[in-house]
Amino acid sequence: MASRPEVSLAQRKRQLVSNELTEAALQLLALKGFDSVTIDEIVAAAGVSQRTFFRYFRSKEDVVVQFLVGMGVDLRADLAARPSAEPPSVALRHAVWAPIAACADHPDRTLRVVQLILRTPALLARFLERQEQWRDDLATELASRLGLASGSEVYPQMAARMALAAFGTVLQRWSDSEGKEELADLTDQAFAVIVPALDTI
Amino acid sequence: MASRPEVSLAQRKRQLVSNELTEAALQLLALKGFDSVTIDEIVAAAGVSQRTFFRYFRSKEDVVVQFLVGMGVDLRADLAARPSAEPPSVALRHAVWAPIAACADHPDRTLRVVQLILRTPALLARFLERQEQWRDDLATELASRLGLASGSEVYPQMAARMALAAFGTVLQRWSDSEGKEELADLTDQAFAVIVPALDTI
DNA sequence: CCATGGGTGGCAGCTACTGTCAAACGGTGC
DNA sequence: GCACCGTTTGACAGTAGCTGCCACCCATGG
Repeated sequence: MASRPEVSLAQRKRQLVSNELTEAALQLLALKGFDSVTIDEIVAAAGVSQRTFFRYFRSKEDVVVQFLVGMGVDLRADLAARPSAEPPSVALRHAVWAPIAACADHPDRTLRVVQLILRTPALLARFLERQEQWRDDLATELASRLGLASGSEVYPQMAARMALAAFGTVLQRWSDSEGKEELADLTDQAFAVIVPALDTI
Repeated sequence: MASRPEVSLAQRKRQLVSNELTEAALQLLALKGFDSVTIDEIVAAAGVSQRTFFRYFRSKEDVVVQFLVGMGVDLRADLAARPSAEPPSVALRHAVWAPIAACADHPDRTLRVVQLILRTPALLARFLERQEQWRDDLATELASRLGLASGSEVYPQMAARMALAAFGTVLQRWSDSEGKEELADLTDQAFAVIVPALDTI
């Protein structure tokens, strides 16, 4: 993932604090529920001040949801990297697989986070808001791929939304099955439904 | 919409306060932006106390977004009312048209609200969260319609998500076009994309 | 006439979040 | 070693969203 770092020591320190904060937060939130945990508890567990917390995360929700930003840029990059001859269904399927594969790498941990998000209204709201950014990126990438003006056609918008619909369905079914269902199978099933629409341009 | 009222005077009084509050809020919010308006300003304009505001709306976002609840129940009811022989694409198209038609009834006012929602992250987040409820309702309704167990199959989930994808795309394009595009046309275009997927069961 | 219940306002309190400032830290040149 | 400087941090005060609580008003009904 991380290419050649050449990271200044300061940057690594920042990363360290950020990790400490997310770890402390996730543990507490999974234990007591989102609403019952205060920022003060989180920062006490991480050993920093409240002010520092808000220098790293814009909100209490962000500490859970921020990792999605990185996945969003990956998503778009993966779509852009696909050969342009590839039909949209295949290209999108590969692009969407990237964030899902990231879940499959640390299944236990990720499952807890996903369940926390899907079952906490405030987190779900922020999660969906972040996906709007993904959708926008996917749509413009798709449009340029097909040589269309970005906003003028319905297809790129709808295709992006359908891909994210698949993504959401996979996460939800994975979460509901307590991680027992295979992410790859779920992804196949979800994409099987939308392929006829994606490839009918 | 409202059947035979038989509304007690008390209920009508409640409705009156609620309307006063939403009117005051929408006017101020459209004027100054969501973040720059405080609850105190809204309640001052409506002539009630802050405490009363929170008896009518759970949050500052809710005063803009709450009307969606009613549209959600209509949505499901309209789908349930469709003849069971009708293919999913047609039934869903009719169901989704209900909330869109509600927009078409008061285009100017609704356009301002839609734009406010789509351009304010906090409102967008709550808006999407509300749609999750719609999705759930649509999915279970579709499942029972097709005689499937509610959570076991992918199709109802995906079909519901695709219908809402169409809904979202219509609103977004309508908003971006400043209301110039016809809602009926936009709906047709959006559904044209997903029909091949919806009717391939 | 009083009793009862729903709606209301005011207040005190919690929590998320922000602006500001001074202190601490880490690296750089002398 | 020491002064200089940018970055990071913590403490404090302040704002705003939101809630619990209680006293109060007022319409209805006995």
